[in-house]
Amino acid sequence: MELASWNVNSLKVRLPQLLEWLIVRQPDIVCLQETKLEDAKFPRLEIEAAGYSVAFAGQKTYNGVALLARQPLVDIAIGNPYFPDPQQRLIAATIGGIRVICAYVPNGQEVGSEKYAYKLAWLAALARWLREEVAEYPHLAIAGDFNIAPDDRDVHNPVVWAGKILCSEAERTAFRALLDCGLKDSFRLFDQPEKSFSWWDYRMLGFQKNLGLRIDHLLLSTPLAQRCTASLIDREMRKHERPSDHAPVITVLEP
DNA sequence: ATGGCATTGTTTCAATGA
Repeated sequence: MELASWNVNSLKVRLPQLLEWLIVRQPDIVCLQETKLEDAKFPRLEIEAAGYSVAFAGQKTYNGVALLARQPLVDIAIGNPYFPDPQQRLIAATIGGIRVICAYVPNGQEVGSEKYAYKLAWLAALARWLREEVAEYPHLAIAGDFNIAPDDRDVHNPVVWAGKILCSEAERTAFRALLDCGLKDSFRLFDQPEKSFSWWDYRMLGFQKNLGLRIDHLLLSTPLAQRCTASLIDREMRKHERPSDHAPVITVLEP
């Protein structure tokens, strides 16, 4: 079974691509970020018609997360109890015995900025909550746009990006703190091609030149990591007309 | 140091993203 995560950068714009991808790829569980839609405008019927149950938490213009699954979604929870936040960045549900959390981590804008402080506080609260969730749900996955490149090999030009937003030491430490809750980065369970990225800047022919970062991740609890047989990035989606700047990331779990 | 590109809405430019 396949678990996928994709920052769509506007579900309104990307809906036709999403529906085509659901039909072709048939992922079992999908985490979406940056839907940028109020709940009243969420395209529930179109996605249900493609064979998926949905849960979503959105807002106008920014942020917004959603969960799609072939099986029913139960015990849906929005947000982090330790970090009340008007920005819709977290939604969780239990799907076929797996607790799935969909996350859109703040961008942070610039190291040292107010938004950077918000990002680090948000991540600290996430770790606090995640530690409890992993204890409560041994079969847990958290997937989404983490807005952190965990390692220099996740950066096309580590020298240029050194210390910059998405790559700073405090952000990487915060990412390791998430792993320390008992999670594995599913992508690194396997040998992977060099220069594997999940996001490329729209500008300067970023994708064509593979000037990217790996900032979208699927983290698995130990029992799920043991079931994981593959992990990949679906670069084809970034080649579409009017693509999202992010490609979907996918992990495969044996039943 | 800035813009480069895409998306949104209090739109015809500013804010935000990464």
